[in-house]
Amino acid sequence: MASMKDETEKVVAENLHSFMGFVEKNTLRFITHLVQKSSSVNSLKNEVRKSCGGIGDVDSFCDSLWNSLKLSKRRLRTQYEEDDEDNEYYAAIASTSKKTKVEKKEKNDTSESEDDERTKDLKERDEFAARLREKDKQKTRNIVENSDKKSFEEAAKRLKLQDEDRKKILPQLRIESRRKYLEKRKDDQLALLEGDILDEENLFNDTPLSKAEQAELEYKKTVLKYAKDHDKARDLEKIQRYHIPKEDGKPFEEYVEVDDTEKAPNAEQRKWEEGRVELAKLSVGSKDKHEKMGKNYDLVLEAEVEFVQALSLEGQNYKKEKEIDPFAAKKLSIEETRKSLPIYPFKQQLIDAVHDYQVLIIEGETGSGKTTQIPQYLHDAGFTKGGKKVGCTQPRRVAAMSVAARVATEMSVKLGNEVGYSIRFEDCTSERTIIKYMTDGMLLREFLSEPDLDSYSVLIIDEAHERTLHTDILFGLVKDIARFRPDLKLLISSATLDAEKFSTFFDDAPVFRIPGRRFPVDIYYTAAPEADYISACVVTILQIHVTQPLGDILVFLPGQEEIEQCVEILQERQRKLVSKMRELVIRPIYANLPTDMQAQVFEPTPPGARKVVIATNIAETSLTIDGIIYVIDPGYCKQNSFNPRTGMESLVVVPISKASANQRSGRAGRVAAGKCFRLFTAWAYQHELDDATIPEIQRVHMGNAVLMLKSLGINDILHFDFLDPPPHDTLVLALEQLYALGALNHLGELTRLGRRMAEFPVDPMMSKMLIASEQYGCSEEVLTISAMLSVNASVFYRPKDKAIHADTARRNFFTPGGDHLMLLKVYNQWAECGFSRQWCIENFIQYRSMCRARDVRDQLQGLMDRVEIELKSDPTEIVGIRKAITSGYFYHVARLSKTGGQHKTIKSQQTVLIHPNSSLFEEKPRWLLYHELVLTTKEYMRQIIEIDPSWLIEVAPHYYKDKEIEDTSSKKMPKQVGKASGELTRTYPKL
DNA sequence: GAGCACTGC
Repeated sequence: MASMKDETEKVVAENLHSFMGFVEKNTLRFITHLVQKSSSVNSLKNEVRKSCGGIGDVDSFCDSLWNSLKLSKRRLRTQYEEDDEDNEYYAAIASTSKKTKVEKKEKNDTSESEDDERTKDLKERDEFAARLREKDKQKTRNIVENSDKKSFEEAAKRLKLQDEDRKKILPQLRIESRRKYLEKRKDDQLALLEGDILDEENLFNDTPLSKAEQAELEYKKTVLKYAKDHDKARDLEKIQRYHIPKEDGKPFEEYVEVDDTEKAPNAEQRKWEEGRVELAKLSVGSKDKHEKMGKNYDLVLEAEVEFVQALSLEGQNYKKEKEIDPFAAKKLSIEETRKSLPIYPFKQQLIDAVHDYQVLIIEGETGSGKTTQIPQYLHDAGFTKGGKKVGCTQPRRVAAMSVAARVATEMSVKLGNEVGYSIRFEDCTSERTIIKYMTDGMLLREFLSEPDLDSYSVLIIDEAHERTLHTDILFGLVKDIARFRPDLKLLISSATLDAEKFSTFFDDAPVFRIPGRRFPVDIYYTAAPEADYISACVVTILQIHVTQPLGDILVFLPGQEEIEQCVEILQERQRKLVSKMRELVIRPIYANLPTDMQAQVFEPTPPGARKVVIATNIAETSLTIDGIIYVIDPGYCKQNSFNPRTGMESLVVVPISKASANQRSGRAGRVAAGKCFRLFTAWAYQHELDDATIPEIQRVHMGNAVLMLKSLGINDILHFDFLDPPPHDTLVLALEQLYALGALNHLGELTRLGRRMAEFPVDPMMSKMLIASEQYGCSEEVLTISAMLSVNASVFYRPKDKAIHADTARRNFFTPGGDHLMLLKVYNQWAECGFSRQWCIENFIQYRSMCRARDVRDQLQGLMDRVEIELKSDPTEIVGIRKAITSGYFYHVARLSKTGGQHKTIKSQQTVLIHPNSSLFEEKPRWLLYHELVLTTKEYMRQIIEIDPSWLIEVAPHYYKDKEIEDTSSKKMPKQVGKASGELTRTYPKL
């Protein structure tokens, strides 16, 4: 058996020969010496260049030499391991770390050295973890030192100011909004008039008009003429009259260049969130919404949906609530408000129950006050003595912030001192904090630095019924630590449906019921199924509008496209019927809508009019719109699901669950008794809808979650105590990927690389790419690319009416190499323009997304420093950047098939298409790497770069056999090495 | 030649 040294010399000789055409003995020795001295391909290049500069293409020589060495090293190793390789492979996947490695028949230096390396790697991993802990301690100290001085004071001041301001702005806000509304209405009416005239002239010019009709037409023309003259006069004479901004004059005029405060980190996001919080607090509604309709309209609806009332959702506690008027509620003192909450009478009972039981399930409707009150009760009962904290998790950032602010006010302390919150990009707590609100993902991250959560005496997992990925993982972890920390109390708070399930999971924990506060909602079903839910929605809206008393309508549609369509139809119908019915204010809302248009949803409805809000699921939980009396629910939503076999995500329209349908109808009963119109039959509700939505954990890729669990020391992932276990295939795929990326070794143990990867809150492939970027000297660039990829394809804004402009603007960013480099270019240009908002608008780029990308980038940059990766930048290194990407995403490669001009993935041979938005759509490169695979109308690859197949062998020789890339002529791979490595099967990558 | 439902770290 050849020794390592002989083997090395042999490989060097081969490469030298193919490089120079001959082998000189001294050179051979010298290069072999350099190889043994070098720790990476880059250092080898440096050495070679230093010693024998000018001998030709040093880079490609070294690259190919290094590859051959890696391959031959592996070949040596596999010779001993082939027998039990498969067993080991699966052992690693199942991560039964107890299983001992099968004894080698022949113990020898290579396998021993591998064992040594493993021990060394594990040792280094643990040392690394220790260093991280030390850093964390240091960080806490720093926070403690700086905390009081700056941010908390400011935050508290800010909130106090807002509180005072709110009282002042309210009347102004109303006037302002009324004024805006009138301005817009004038424009609308004019357009309408113009349209009418045109219609009548063009459409009916062959039918003679009656006298009355002719007179009306003439009248309309006169009115229009006056209106136009008026505008013209104002323009000409420059008389400052009532000014109305023009629709198509200077569209960008109103946008202002960012000032310095805006450039500060988080500014845009913070403002947006503050806006949301503010809106959530304000309860502005139309005062006279209960006014009955004065007259009967002689409108005959073209079509009608027939509804039958089936049941009504009972209201709770609503009779004794007199303060329907939100302004009356404001007058109550904080103390009175607290006492009026449904939870108040149960205070003592609850405290007793927490004393008696370790785990308690709280079942309570929204509006019972559980989120704000329970932590305070526990504080009163002494659970925060001895510096211990009460922690409360929320699924959403805005909720964590606003609830913390509310509780701070109730306890009259500064936000960030005794009461604080912690969310990504923002930690508003101090060493004094005893009640801490946080997002569930944040608590999960805390597990990494404090696995026993020793600083908490009580943990409340709120909104558990929402079953987010993070809460589901928390359940298992929290159940686990509760076993060896009997002093830790757990409260799981959930809506009615799931309480029993949680109770069973937590070893039959008692359920504590708290009544909510809600108005009754009548529920109507259609008599027969509706074929086209969009037109059924439109008809129902109009039906409600003409037959029902005033009150706003909320419509749930699955996505942006449906919403736009519905709005369009509705506007058209309204135009036709405008003289025959009351005014209808149409307001769409979905997450990708620009912020200012989102805010319009919250504007109070003008007196006598009716607002109809057409929303996605965003209105189901994330935001609450006041004044909604009617809900229209077609019963569909878009849902993401991940197929582990194909690695493909799909976003498809599916029927909602019963739980979700009830949640939606509940939206009608928040301010007064309401009605919910379901556009499906009662039978369908009973028999066709699932009880609950499939929890997220069973629908998503688990890569990051598994890595996190691994780094918490949970080795047996497949048997982890999940409330609902994710599909077996999903877990196996995640483990397989982590193994291939080098985050786990062949025994399923976390490696040093894996420990580093776990620090990043991104997909493992991306964290690998980030870490690998160091050796290609382009970590700055890869950092930017990662951040841009994280903002979820919402960078480019493409309004329907300016689609062509938007496309041209996008085309300007096209870069050779592919989409990742295009994203880099976008970010860099934006940064060069001083992160300007104006620049974004001109280039049809979403400012909000870019700001998010900047925040993500800052965070990742901090983490790079934390895991001891040097930041280097080389913008010219286009190949290096793509190689770095490849070393993370070598799983995601497709190549053009020989027949038919379509791409197929390398491993599973699926046909996949380049997304038409890609910059490489027309080029169709032979080899390409994709960021993600999504099934929409077809199987598309999104975010693509072109790669050279030889890179695959370079970055992932353990994963790719040479056979798989053989049909391309690879310049960099000498043939003999190719043959040798063709024998390779999977082995553990050395990193 | 298509279309990103919503969160979160």
